[in-house]
Amino acid sequence: MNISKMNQKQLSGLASIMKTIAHPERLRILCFLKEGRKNVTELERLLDDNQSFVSQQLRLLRLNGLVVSERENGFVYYSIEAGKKKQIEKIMTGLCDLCQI
Amino acid sequence: MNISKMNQKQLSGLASIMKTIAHPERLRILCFLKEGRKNVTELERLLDDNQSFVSQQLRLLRLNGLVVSERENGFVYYSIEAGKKKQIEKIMTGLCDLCQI
DNA sequence: TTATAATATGCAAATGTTGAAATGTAGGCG
DNA sequence: CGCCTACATTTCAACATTTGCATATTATAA
Repeated sequence: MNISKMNQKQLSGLASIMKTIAHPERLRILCFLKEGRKNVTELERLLDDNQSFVSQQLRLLRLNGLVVSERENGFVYYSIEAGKKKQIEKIMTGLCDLCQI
Repeated sequence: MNISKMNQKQLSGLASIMKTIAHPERLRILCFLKEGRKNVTELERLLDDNQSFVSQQLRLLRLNGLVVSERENGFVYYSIEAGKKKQIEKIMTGLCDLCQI
């Protein structure tokens, strides 16, 4: 699919996904989730952010279809949506490459 | 460079670049510029947006270091910043891949 | 049932983004 | 110089995002 052939709605969808990724803490979250699933408490510790904040960012990531969650013995584990892992990693490494210039 | 090792400032920089890309019309502009440099009037026509609007978006892209401009016989031509072309294309194709799921 | 740990949500103030309209500027030409 | 074309900037009101704090929910255990 070529961006120049997309309609307004498709473009907005793309931009919306991109916006979701374009946030310092959400970038970090995705980066940690790349390594494997994590529950909220683990992320809270890894990121050194408060619980509510982490939960809210996870919610946005989930609403935009970037991550999924599953409950398991008391914890809710988040992971990058399986079918989107490669693409998200591609975007993130592209982004990193952009930076070290 | 790994995102999880970045400091706050570097992360904000990354997010800022990303946010600049995360906009429907700016995505389209980048998409057209991928094919080669274009002047404002050409973009105005390609995008079917008004001059002021196109100029504003180009300004943001320029301020964030994604494109450069050069004046040539009356026109100002914009192109994707040479050293960042590959990375930006990588991000954009990653984004496109994400979409058609 | 109550208590507790883990997670989610509602709210609100601060801050940022968007885009249209008006206006400003820069350079070429006569 | 004045005029024109091409482009840039400012302004501002509507709208969206951000994030802390308080509170709610959801299991599970005692």
